[in-house]
Order: sequence, then structure tokens, then C-alpha cells
Amino acid sequence: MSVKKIAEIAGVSTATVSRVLNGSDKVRESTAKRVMKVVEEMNYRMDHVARRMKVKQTDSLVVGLMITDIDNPFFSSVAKGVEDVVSKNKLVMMICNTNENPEKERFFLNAMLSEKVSGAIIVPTKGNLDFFQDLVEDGFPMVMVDRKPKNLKIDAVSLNNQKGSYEAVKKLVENNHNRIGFVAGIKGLSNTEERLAGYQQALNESGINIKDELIVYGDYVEEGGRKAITKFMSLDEPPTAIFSSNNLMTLGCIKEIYKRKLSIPGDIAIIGFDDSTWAEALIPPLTTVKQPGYELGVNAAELLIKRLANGDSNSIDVVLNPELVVRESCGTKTIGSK
Amino acid sequence: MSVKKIAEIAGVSTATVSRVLNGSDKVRESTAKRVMKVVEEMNYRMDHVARRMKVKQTDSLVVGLMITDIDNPFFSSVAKGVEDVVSKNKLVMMICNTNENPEKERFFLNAMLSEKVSGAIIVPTKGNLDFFQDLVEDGFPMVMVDRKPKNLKIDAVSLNNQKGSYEAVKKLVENNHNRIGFVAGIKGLSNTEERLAGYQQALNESGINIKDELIVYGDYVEEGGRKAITKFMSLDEPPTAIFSSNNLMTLGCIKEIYKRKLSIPGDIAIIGFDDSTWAEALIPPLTTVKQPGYELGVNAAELLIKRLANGDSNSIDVVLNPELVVRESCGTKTIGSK
DNA sequence: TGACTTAATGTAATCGATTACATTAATTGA
DNA sequence: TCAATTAATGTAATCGATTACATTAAGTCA
Repeated sequence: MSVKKIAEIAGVSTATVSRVLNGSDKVRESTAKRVMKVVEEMNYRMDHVARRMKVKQTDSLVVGLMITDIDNPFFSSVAKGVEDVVSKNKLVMMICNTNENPEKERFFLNAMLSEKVSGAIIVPTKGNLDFFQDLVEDGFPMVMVDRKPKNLKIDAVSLNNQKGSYEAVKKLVENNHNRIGFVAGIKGLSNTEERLAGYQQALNESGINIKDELIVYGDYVEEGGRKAITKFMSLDEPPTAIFSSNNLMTLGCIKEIYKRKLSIPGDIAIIGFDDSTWAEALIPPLTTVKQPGYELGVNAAELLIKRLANGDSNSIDVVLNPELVVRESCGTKTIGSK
Repeated sequence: MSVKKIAEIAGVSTATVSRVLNGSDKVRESTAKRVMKVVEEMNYRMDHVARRMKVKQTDSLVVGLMITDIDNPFFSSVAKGVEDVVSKNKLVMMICNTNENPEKERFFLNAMLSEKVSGAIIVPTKGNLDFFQDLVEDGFPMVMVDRKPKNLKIDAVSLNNQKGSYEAVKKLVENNHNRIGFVAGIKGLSNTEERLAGYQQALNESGINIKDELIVYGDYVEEGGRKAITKFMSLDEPPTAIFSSNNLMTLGCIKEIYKRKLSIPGDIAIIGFDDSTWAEALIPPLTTVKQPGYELGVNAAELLIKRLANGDSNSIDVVLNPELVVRESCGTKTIGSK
């Protein structure tokens, strides 16, 4: 079914059918009715692909979302935030999952471009700065979320990672810990650096020396958490508290701690990054730095939609604040908690 | 940058450029080189949208995935399975999230059609049977996953829900429970019915009467789990064990149980549906019916891709088996476990 | 009614790529 | 060298929709 066929059947020209379909120009009531009747009867569905070829200002219905790990609940909630806004605007979302692989990222970006998505929300890997630079210059609407490539004039929505990290570590220090292990993420990513900076800031302020042996990179995966604990426990003087900078690594830490028959927070206190729906079902309930993943997604999507509407404005940085959700896993060492 | 411009610059016709780009027809080596040089220099990227308009047999790069709750880890792992297969085939995935809302589902299906996705993998809500029927007749390639609308000749990948449910309840019976509460999902969905059937089968076989008061519908959300426990605990004779038929409801149950200062499995034993990465970090570790979400996704995607390749073959049903992962939350009532 | 204005509809070019068919260039063989 | 082949390239129609411009129909007013 094409406009042409509809036109034939209704006995009008394609132009008239198009006008009826788009409701813009003046068409006589009776003609419009006749055309619509044929449209309904023939079950005609417009070919947006063809339409888009002609009507450049009409963007595609599709907005791209590129995340690095679809299996991580944090990104799921970002996706949900994006989805809610996007579908409220009668658009749909095309999710791609890079698995932190820059090559996949490039492939997907190209796919999005050639599929003519109207814009994209991206959790960038650390590999494609040049590519992003090109796209920005080409005027492709993008919003970075969670991480922000340095030196790129582009909309971004991120968390005040340093602050979140700082407050968590400060809490552990308040609870009388001074050997605090830090499980970092992926070296080189902005959020990893910021979380590390918060850790260092808190220790510095508290007059605690920063020891390299207490900082381990866990690459934001569960296995990384396990390995970090293993490494910490092999030290002559293991840490008495752990701050783990994302949810999967935290889970790895907890499992490894229990595997070693150690107790939380008695033997080792722990605070995680990313609050999860299961964090409070753990025993003891897990203290976490709560990232508003959903809100990150919502803000990113709103920013993108704004940019789609008026392409040229200056780039905007949105920084959301984390919240320390204190539960029991960070319990104190000497001063009576419990 | 269009084929036309490239052609001008390279001093050849558009046909030649197209031939070079598609590598199919014979073009003199030297011409091809010259064209490619211009293509590279001009940073030309093909407009797949335009291409697809002409080349019908070339499907879009995009495969649709429609899920009902992107925030549920089970669906995340399905999505991950789909993604892995899809991207191995150099395709990309467009995810839409229906939130169990048939209206959204219809909207998204239309969007997918007008965006000309090559096919779709769908977790159907219970509202659009007629629509699906139409699409099947139109020959739109679809694979249903997790749930299967009755009376629809269509590829489907699902779990042997009844078996999973049966084994879980059987286990509870073995552990000497005979008042077992069942937290069901959304009434009317195939998987809900099947899980209920498994529960009933296990009780029947064990000669235990099925009591309506022990069956509560929780709509597959956390709040539903909380409410179910509240309801059960208000009974004159509350159940001594709970079988909860998805992960979110299970979480709700656990939180509500702890809120009431009851112990697991001492006061109340529990088995959940859907294994999660956090299930073994709980204390006590949670016994679950493990759904191979990832494999469901992989199978669905492979089925779809097969169907894209040869459109006409008969419809296929793939049924995967669940696995009961016994941990400690289902502990026995009298016979010595531990 | 006839000249003029305005409303409704039609014609044909266009978007960017592909491709059947036409044409030109190169190669082969006697 | 020239006709016959074959290889390389070009021309123009096409996909499905939109829209500037052209044309026809319908009002309006003196």
C-alpha cells in the first residue's frame, strides 16, 4: 500500500492523499473523508523511511541509547529513565550495548548514523574521542551520560562522583576505620578518576596516609570485586573497611568475604556505590552511595530532546548529587554501633 | 555527501560509484581506487535509509526487542542474550519497554513497522492478540519469548514453567511443609498459569489440599510480594513456606518478612523464581528456580535470524528447562538440615 | 453575468541510492 | 587491421513520500 495506490483508489492525486495524511494544507472536507476511508480500509501504514528521505526536518522516530553493560542494574535504571521520557515524547529508543568495547561502540555509532536516528544518549567507552569530536562537528545531537570525555563541548549528565565517594569514605573514617581499601573501576574513565579523588580527599582531610596497596582496580565487574578482596586479604595488614565503587564489584566483594567466613561489618565493614533494590534485603543491609540512575536517564533524555528542538545552543553540564544511604554494613569498629 | 557528489568529484557516474560501494559488479581496478579515495577523503557514509528504499530484499540493520520491564534483571539478561547474537550478526537492537501496557505495545509495534525493522522479538502483554494475528498474516517476522499467546502460529521461546514450579514446591513438600503460600504473577499470562499449574500439580501429587487463601496474585512487582506476605500473615494459620514466582516479588516478600522480624527459613521458608546474581549473597542464600534468561534471549534471536533468512518455514517452539538451585532459604521444618 | 479572488486539486521534480538497459571502450582473433 | 566479443561505464527509471508551482473549480461582487 502506497500513497500512489491510495490515490488511485480514491480517485485523487498523490498530493491530495499526502495532504490529507499530514493534515496541514487545505483539502475539502468531503475529499478528506473519502481518502481517509480508503486509508482505513486498505490498512495503510505510512512508510516513515521514505518520508524521512524527503522531509529532512522531520527527524526519525528513533533515539539511540548506548550503554556499556545492559546487565548492570544501574544502566537498566538509566535506560528506564530515558525510555520514560522518550516514549512520553512519542519516540522510541534503540539500545546498543558496547560491553566497554570501543570497536563495538564505533560500529553502533555508524549504525545509528546510517539508520538516521535523530540523536543519541551515550555512556562513552574510553576509546573513541576523535570519533565523538567529528560527530559533534557534524552537528549530530548527542548527550553523554555517567561519564564525560574531557575537552569535548557536548551536553553531559553526570553524577558528582567525587562527593559521593568522599562522603562514603568520610563515614568509614568516622566509624574509626583508617585502613580503608578502595575498589576502583576502569582506569581512565572520568567517573573512576572522580571516585578515586573523593577517596583521596576524604583520607587527606582526615590525616590518613594514602597507600597504593589499598587501591585495586576492579573494572566494574563482579570478578573484579572478588579479586580485590583476595588481594586485600593477602596483605600483611588487611583493611578493616572496604569502599567499592560500583554495585557488581560490591557483590563480588561480599561473596568473597562470606566465602572466607568473615563477618560484615565485624571483621570488615563495607560501603558500595550504586544503591540496588536488593541492598536492603542483605544481612546486614548494605550501606551505599545511591546514584540516581533513573534521574540521570531522565535528565539526559530531556536534554537530548531539547537539543533536537533547537540545535545550536551552548552545551550544558548537568551534575546530579548522590546520596549516602546509611544502613548497617558500615558499622563502627570500636564505638558501639549494633 | 551523496553518491552523486562523489560521482562528480571522481569524474564518474553514480552507477559506477554505487558499484564500487557494493563491490558486486565489475569495475576497473583503477576506477575503483579513484572512487574509494574520494569516498575516504570526503568521509562519505552511506544513507542506509535511502538504500533500503530501493533494495527491498536488504533488510534494515535493526531488530526490535519488546520487553515488559527493563528494570527487571530477568529481562535485562534476556536482552543481553539477544544483543550478543544480534551484534554477532552485525545488526543492532532497538529495545522498547511496554511496562505491561498493551497500548504502548501497539504504539511500539507500529513504530517498528514504520521504521522498517527487519523483525522483532517480543515479550507480549496480554492485550494485542488481534494485532499479532494481523502481523503474522502480513508475514512480519516475530519471535515470542517468555510468554506465548495461545492459538498463534508463531515462533516462541519459553521456559518449562510448570516444571520449574513443580520442582520448587516439591522441594518444599519434601522439607515437610504442607501450608505453602504461592505468590502468582499477572493473571491471564501463559507463564503465570503454567507456574500455578506446577504448584497445583506438586500439591496434588503430595495429597495436599489446594487452598485459595494460599494463592495471591502479586503482578510481578516488588510491592506485590510485600502485600502477599501481609495477606498471608493475617491468616489464622499462616503458611510455613512461600513460593514466589518472580524475582521482584521475592524481594518484596523477603523485605516484608524481615520487617516483621521473622527468620528465614526458621519461621518461614522461601523459594523464589528467577535466580539473580545477588541471590547467593543473601543470608541465608536464596533457593531459586533458575531461569536461563540469557539463553532465552540467545535462542529467540537465533530463531529470528533464521526466520529472516528463510521466511516461510513452519513455526517453532523452543522450550528451555529451568533448574532448581537449592541454597538455604528453603531449609526443612523438622528433619535436620544444616 | 463576467472579471477577479480564493480555494482545491493536480503535475512533476525531488530526496539518495540501485540497476536494467544502452552505450562506449578495450580486447581478441583471423 | 577490422569485425566480433567482452568489459567498463553511463543514462535514466525507480522506490514512497512531499511540495513548489501550475492549473482548475468555486466563490464574490459590481
